Amino acid sequence: MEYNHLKIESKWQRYWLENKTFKTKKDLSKKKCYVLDMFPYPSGAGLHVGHPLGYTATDIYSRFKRLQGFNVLHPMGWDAFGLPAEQYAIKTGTHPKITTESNIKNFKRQIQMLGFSYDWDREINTTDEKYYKWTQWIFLQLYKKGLAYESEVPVNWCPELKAVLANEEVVDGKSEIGGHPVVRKPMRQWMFRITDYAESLLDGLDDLDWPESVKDLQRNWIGKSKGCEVDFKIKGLSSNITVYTTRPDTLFGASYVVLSPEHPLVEKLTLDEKKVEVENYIKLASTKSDFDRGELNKDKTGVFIGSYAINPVNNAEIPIWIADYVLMSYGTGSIMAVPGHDDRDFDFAKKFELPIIEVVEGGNLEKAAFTGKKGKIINSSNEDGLDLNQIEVKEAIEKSILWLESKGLGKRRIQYKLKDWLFSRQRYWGEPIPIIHSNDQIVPIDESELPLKLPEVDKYEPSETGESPLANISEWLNTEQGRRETNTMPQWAGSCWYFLRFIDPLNTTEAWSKEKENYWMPVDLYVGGVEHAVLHLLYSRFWHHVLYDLGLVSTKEPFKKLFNQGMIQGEDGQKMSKSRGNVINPDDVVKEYGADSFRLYEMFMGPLEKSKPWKTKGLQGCYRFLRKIWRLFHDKTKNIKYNCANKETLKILHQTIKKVTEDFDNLRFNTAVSQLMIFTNHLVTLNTLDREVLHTFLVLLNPFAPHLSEEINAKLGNDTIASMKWPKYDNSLIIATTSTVAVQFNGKMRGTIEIASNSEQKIARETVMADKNLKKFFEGMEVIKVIYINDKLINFVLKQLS
RNA sequence: GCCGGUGUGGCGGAAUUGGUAGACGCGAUGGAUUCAAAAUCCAUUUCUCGCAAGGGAGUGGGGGUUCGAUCCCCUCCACCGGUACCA
Repeated sequence: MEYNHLKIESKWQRYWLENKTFKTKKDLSKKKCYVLDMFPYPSGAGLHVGHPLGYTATDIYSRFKRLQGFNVLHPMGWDAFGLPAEQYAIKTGTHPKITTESNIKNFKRQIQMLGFSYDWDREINTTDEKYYKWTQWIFLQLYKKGLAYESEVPVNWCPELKAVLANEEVVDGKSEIGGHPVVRKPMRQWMFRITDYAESLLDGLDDLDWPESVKDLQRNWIGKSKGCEVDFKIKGLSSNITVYTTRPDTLFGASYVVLSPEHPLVEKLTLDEKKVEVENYIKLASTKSDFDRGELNKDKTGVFIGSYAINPVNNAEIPIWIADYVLMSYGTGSIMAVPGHDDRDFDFAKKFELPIIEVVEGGNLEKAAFTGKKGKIINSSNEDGLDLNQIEVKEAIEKSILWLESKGLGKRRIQYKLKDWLFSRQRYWGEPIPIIHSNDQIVPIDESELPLKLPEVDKYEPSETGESPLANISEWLNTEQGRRETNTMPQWAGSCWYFLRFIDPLNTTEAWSKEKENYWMPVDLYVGGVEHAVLHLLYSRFWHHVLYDLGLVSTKEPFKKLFNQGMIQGEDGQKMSKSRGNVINPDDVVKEYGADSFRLYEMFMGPLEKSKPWKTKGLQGCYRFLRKIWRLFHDKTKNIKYNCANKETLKILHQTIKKVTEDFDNLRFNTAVSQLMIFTNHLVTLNTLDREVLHTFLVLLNPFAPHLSEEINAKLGNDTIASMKWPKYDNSLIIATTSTVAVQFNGKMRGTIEIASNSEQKIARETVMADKNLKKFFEGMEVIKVIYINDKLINFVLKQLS
């Protein structure tokens, strides 16, 4: 009888759907396990074989945990707002809802054909008004807490897409989608004060079971630095320039001050004779995109504006420049330049022939700035009680801050790179922001009026003003109270809290029930791509921290354990892409080899977190393995009986239970597959098979190959594996009676001996002495030392007999 | 530049975290079965010297610690990812 994967797989998939086999249990007294995938954006292209890698891993883990008796929450949904459907609408006039629906249908079909055990009764869709009602509700909670505000911000305007892009959507000065040019344009925007939560977000990382690399990425993104503000008086004026520095110890080395071209004091401090030059420079800087200003153009430019600042530590008069290497968006938008100990200031000083003063020992200022933080301070004392000479940098920083504070010249400050989150998009296909503008007043709409539904429009192009298409619908736009907000939310919004809705997806009176939230949160295992290491994971953590502070959720952090699956490359080792023509379509794979082979192969390829190329030959190997199992159970020459397992079989069985259980717990699926192969290879050599052993084997195989294992299991006359218990191993059956012990002389492998397990060193030593191949190594030698590791190794350290 | 990661046979990858390097799979070679093929089964397969018995080398390179290093330390190299004038 042939292994017909198509028939078997559709049979069991139908069975699972009809019987709701994987429906989450209502029983909140059982121990729980929340296993979550990063839900996909349902694109028109459908899945390629890379997508289901993480889904397969979580499916195996979920099935494993269910068999272990956990109440498992394993849901799937759709992050369906987003630009592609909107662009398609602009091009073809097709409503994004239609596109989205059909894409979801295709995604769902593909996901279901792989036999994943999602609880489909909890499926959610971020574009569903029953869902985004609560996204809007959360927005209002954040607004009421004072975390949402309006601001006129220069944004990334893409004339081609007629849309404002977020920084992360701009790559190398061009739109990430389509590669169109992007320019700066100021526009009214909604912002979130995520910076208020910088410290909280940083702190929360420490205890998370996340890859260190992802935590580091977030730490770098938040970019905490410690330093102080220093006030520089301006010669002949009463105003001050406040700079931010992390190196107040180098104040005596400050030889000029630089303002960002956008700095508010520039106009006031520019002397008349410098006006033209300065204005030209400012104009030039403003037309440059961020990209030109930073990435490509590391050549320093700048203009002396004519005024002088006074160095507070030594009253030196130092020139004030403007230069675009100083960013208005960081610190105070102005710096004290210490060319001796900062690379950028050094370059600038060299170019414009400004003085370079050495204040930390250890470098060669002829060649480069010395930026090291180990060294003694020199040339740094004044008559006002500050003497840093011969003090180490670290201590000098502390001492100078204390001095500045005591003199009222500066104060300690912590600075973050993290900026407030631009939370509005001038687009149609997103959640409307539930706000009305009433005579310059911002009025949040009443919670009882939610959801604020996305209205139908005729045209999907943004309005003439660059506002979203919503600005064109006057009957929607104008209310008795005033004009509606036309901005919509960015795609991140829906994914910021979807894991909370999965807990209670049908609740119509609240976003989630407190009781259920308390039971299910946090997410025990969250699997997805590294590309979300910062944005999605930072934004959703931010919302969650706020919800926690509002008492709406019971845990501060939403995701206890995070795991990033690797990428699957094409057979050529390159990234899978249409243009390279190396895309493998899961539909074809499943049709030819079946979902079980597909799942098994994706897990067998290598460690889950690593990137690795797809090899059809490798897939065929897994297919062969499954067919071997199928044949094992259909081989007429083999007898299947009760109580006939031999010692060897039981030993390998229990080794396999142990290995697979431990590997599953650690998400090491590739080695679990190997172990199942080893066990299968052993079973194939037997003529008589034990029913119980076979049944246990099928339970172990089930998470990888659920269809095949259920089918064979049913043929053996057993109840469905989904109702079984995960086996436990018996260590006494694993321990061998004899051991192979490695024999080394001076650390070199020379052979092995077989002795009873747990033998004493004396026995091992005598066995080696008696071994005809090994005893010769003792000739003419003296044993100095013997290292003996029980059941593993004996090493003789020898010396020539003199 | 900075941060992070990786480097093991022809290939994907194992190795209980300091104790027999190369499990398992792919590929390859030889054989069985077949009219033939597919499928299946058996054997070999790190490199190298040797007919063999046996040697020697070997986990990116170099050095170190140790009886013993893929694993720990130092240093260099290559590739991948992130980030970038953040004061």
